[in-house]
Amino acid sequence: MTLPRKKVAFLLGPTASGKTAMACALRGRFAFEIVSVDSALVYREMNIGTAKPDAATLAGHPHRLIDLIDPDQAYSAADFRRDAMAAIDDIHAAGRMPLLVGGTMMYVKALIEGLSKLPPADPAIRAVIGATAAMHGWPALHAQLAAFDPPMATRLSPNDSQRIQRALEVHQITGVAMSTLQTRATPNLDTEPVFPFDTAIFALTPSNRDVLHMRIAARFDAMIDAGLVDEVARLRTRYALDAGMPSMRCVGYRQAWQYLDGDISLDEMRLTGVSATRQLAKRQLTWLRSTAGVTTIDCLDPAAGDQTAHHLQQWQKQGDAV
RNA sequence: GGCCUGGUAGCUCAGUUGGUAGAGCAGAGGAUUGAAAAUCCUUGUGUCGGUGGUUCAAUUCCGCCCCAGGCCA
Repeated sequence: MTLPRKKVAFLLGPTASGKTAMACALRGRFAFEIVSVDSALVYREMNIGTAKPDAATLAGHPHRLIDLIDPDQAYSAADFRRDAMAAIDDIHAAGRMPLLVGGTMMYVKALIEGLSKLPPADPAIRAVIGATAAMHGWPALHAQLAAFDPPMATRLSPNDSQRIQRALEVHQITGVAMSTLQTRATPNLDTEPVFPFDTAIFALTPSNRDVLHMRIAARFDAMIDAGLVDEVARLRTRYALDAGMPSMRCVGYRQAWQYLDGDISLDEMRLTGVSATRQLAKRQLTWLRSTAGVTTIDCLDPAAGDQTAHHLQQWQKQGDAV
């Protein structure tokens, strides 16, 4: 008989669903330590547009994996998996339970299911591929990819710049087709499972999408009032940023950048910013819908917090009984 | 009151030398392996302002009416 596995809880949801507030509230009833699962909160000095919890909240409810890098740097799903595993071990060692809170579903997937053994990104190689694409277009590179990795080329649209670039990059570094390297790190029963924890996943989803949309619009306006544009302007003077960097492609930052460049008006910035946030929420909901073993909670229900707490209690008892 | 310009998809508009129409944005659905708040794929029937006329056929041409904006009185 094996020992009961250690527990890890997830609180996931689309942007503006109230994840942070609920996570902090749950800490009043459980010995949780919060680990952020958010690809935008890792950036230092990007606070307004990312809806980062304010200093007072963070002081009372410390979040791990926030403020890790400067906006001119990049983070990845693999980085997240490494850091999250370390954080989880650390929290368990201290006798507490990790609560992973966020909306970056790919990070969740990478953490739970693992990643294939692939080389990390190489900025120099990406720059060359990008330059070639600028000259000949992505379909030409897609055709190139088809020559040595037909399965991957079949899966990818000729316009899927990001994945074509990645597949070419992996091939250049390893000399092997990405599709053959891409056997996901499935658990091997003889060795360590990919994610060896007893997990509970809660999804905060809205029963009414229109309400979430209104909330998103209101929050974006509040961000503008709070000085989103100034925040981006400040970042531009402090770091050597360009519009292609992951940090500046974040929702809100991309639009503020265009506004500062004079490409769009303040009104257009508002419209496109709200729309981009909605689309983000939509993609997050799609992920959640297709993820197995998720307990769904209506984030618009005033009793959502109590429901989640109840579920968590049941889940904790289950483990103690084993 | 007269003249001019418009009235076409939720929004901004294109178009049909007469054969009942299409882009962008918005919306919806779906992919998703080191940039994922990213990247990409699929998805458009709308009394073509109303009404009469010409015509085999009108959203398209003509008359009248309504609405919006502009100019002249």
